[in-house]
Order: sequence, then structure tokens, then C-alpha cells
Amino acid sequence: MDTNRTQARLNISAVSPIVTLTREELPVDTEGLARFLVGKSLVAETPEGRLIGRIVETEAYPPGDAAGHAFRGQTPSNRSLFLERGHAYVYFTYGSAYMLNVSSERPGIGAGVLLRALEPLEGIPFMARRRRLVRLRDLARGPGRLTRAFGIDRTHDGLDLCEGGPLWLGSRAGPVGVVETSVRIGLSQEKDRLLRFYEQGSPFVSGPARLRT
DNA sequence: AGTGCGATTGACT
DNA sequence: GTCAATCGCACTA
Repeated sequence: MDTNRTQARLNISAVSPIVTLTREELPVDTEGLARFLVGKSLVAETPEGRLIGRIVETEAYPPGDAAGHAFRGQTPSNRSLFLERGHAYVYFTYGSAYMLNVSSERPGIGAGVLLRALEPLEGIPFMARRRRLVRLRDLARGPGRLTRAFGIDRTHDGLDLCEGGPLWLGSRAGPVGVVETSVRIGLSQEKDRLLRFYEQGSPFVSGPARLRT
């Protein structure tokens, strides 16, 4: 028996193929995009290697939303939210956390989808090295944690996530669980709108327990 | 130029 | 469960 050949086959089956999401596949409306992205993948091409995480939690910040960063109009720091859908908007907050959004809607409309949690799939040792803790469950559970694990910062702001560059959105074969809805986390305005989407029962989802089942 | 405040996290009781 | 650290940005003067 050819051990190498067997090993290669096993590796291929262990990591199912991943393809780039095209812009045409992305729903134009923010809420639809937020729901659509649950179960898709985020891929980062880093110097150490490829990182893949399965998106298990998102939040929509649609046009006109008082809680959205685009609400008071376009500024130098939020301009990426106004790009055509599928571009990265990276924001820095609380003096410590970067957050990754996918721009939505038509060009010139300020709106986006916040990626809040990933299920680590590939490159886990590299993610663990960037984070200080070891528990797999906590590697990318939270918007600031996932950018930390993936090495995402303001240099990624404005990147086209449908181009297959250093950061891109992908789709893999495999089942997607039930997508549940809830209020968004950590807001002082528009806090009653059901614009958070997550995979029901996933241990990789963030937030208080009552917002995870 | 000064001020207030987060789409959070990690440490601690 | 509670709580403080931390800093870029928008806003006021």
C-alpha cells in the first residue's frame, strides 16, 4: 500500500475544497447578506499560511440604522462602508479591538455586516499563536478575537473580499445548522431590532448564553 | 486643543 | 456575575 498516496487522499478529504464567493452571489440588502454569510468561510492568506474560519455569527447594520457607523455620513475612517458590497471595513474600538465588517448595499450607501464569530477550521496553530489562550472554542469567539486570531487590522480596510487577495470570503460544502435571530450585542441605540444571525447551538458563537440557543 | 465615548476583552469576585 | 483598561474619532470651542 502506498502510504504517501493514502495520506494525500486523507488530507484532501479532511479539508473540503473552498471556492471564492463572487460578488454576484452576495445578497444586495444588508439583512439578507448577514443571514447569507452564516455558514460561509473567511480566509486569510498570511505569511505563515492559510487561515480558514467558518462564519457562525453576524450582525446587520442596514442603511439609516442609528447604531451603524455610517449613520452620520461618510468620513475618512468609515468610507469603506460606502463601497460596493463585499469590501472590508475594519474599525478599531475600545483601544484594543479591531472589528471586521463586510460592506453591503449599492455603492455610495453606507451599510455593512459585522462578523462576530468564527469556527476555526484551518491554520489553528497560527491562530492560537496570535491569541494568548489555548481553548479552541475561544480562538475566534467575538468580533475582536476573530480579527486578532486572523491578524486583521486597519491595513485590511477597503480590501475587496471577492478578489481572492490576502483576505477573502469563501464557500465550502457542508451542512449549515439552523440560523437563529436575536437582538444585536452591546448597543445603546436600536437595541430591539432582530439583526443578529447565528448558528443555533454552535459552541463558537459569542454573547450571553440566552442569546446563543 | 479638550472632551466623551464606544459594534470589547480579559482579569477577577 | 462585575469592572477597568485603552485610544482613535467625532464633536464642541
